[in-house]
Amino acid sequence: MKVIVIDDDIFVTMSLKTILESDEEIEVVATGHNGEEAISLYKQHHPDVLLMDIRMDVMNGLEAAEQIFLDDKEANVLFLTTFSDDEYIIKALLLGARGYLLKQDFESIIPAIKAAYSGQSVFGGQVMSKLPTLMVKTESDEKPKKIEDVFDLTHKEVEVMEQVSLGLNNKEIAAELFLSEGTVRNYISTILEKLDLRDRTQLAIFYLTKYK
Amino acid sequence: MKVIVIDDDIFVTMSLKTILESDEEIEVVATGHNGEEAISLYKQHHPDVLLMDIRMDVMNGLEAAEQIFLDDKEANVLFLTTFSDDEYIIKALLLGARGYLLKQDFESIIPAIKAAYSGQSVFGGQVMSKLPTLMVKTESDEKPKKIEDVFDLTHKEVEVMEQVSLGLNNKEIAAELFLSEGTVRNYISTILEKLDLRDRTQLAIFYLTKYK
DNA sequence: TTAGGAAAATGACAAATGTCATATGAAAGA
DNA sequence: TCTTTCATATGACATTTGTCATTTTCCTAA
Repeated sequence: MKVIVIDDDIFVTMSLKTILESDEEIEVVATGHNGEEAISLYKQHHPDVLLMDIRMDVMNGLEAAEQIFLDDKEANVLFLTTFSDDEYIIKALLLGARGYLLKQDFESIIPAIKAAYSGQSVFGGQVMSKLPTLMVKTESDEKPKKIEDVFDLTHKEVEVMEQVSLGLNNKEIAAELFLSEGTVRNYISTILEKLDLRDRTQLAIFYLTKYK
Repeated sequence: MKVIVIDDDIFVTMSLKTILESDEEIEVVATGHNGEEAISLYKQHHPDVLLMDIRMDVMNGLEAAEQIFLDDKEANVLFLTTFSDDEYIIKALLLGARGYLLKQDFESIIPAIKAAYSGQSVFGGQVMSKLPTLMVKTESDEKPKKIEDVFDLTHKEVEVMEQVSLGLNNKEIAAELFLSEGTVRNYISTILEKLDLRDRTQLAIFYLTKYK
């Protein structure tokens, strides 16, 4: 089984190489220290498994993986990270990574690599248990586009709309944004016209379902 | 490493036992054929890994796992299934399963078990790549509880609330549900009181964010 | 059989909402 | 410089909304 190891820290790559080669089935055919090296080494060796850090200078692991997947859809990429950086987990998954391992778990790296080699996906420690919550968060953070760009709303209009979508009435919004109640009404009136809606309830529904 | 294997089909448990024990580190301490056996065998042996089918008579794998996790939070439960039944994947994950393997991948079961034993989570074949879409789907149609049960709303009240959350005004709701406008108002009035909200906009927001 | 709880309705009223015309000052563009 | 747009504001107005008291009709469980 041919493996390539990529990590910023030369000490890490060295240690990993030693550990991995203590297993007779594994051969570390190359090591590298940034994303660009990862890409060229991958093309050169086409290893069975690519073990790669996420945070690196020059080019980070995620970008490198993206390139590599363009070249080889079936690549077995395992990410190796110090902490379970929440933001990266989802991205790694979506890219099609075979795994997301924690550097702490030294002994578990070999079984993980073997599982990945046999086509399984592997996730270290607590990573998996975080997934449900993470999924929800990132999915919902992804607004298709900024509403103000799509419908050409001014900054203030957007602010007012957000307050409406929190369930405030005009008086409360006025207090919240330091405006007169009449002004708030006017804003809402123009927002409704721009979005082709009838009343604040429709506005709140629209905003919540399309832009939240 | 002590392993217990649970599967409806005696042929499967036998084959697995043979395959697994070809690896010198693994010892199959027991086999069982339904969820209830799984629970009692687990309590008896406290194995390092429990390999279990999902679909079984008497008690299915998910229910059994739930019980087992109550007893031992750290249990390494690997599900074994014929097809990657979408509905089960999420449930298995939420329960805290260590893995979700496909029976087809015979050779990959051993590395998977070893990875699970070392604390990793393992997912067979295409299971992982399905996850992002599955998450979105199930998260969104999993209402925590029926709102009418939580807040003691009548059937009609629920209907009215749904119409409000679609953005209809009272006249439209009345037409839609064959009621008089006044009746609709009354309904809304009582709904608001029951849910401790002030107006229809808050009602729509509440319904959309908590029950949709 | 009777009491009680939906479901449905009406009328009256106050408050909130949305529209419109109009106005001013500031900033940005032509 | 002139014009437009934005942010802000007011007053008047019609409409919608929410509340309350009260009534009728069914249906069901005691």
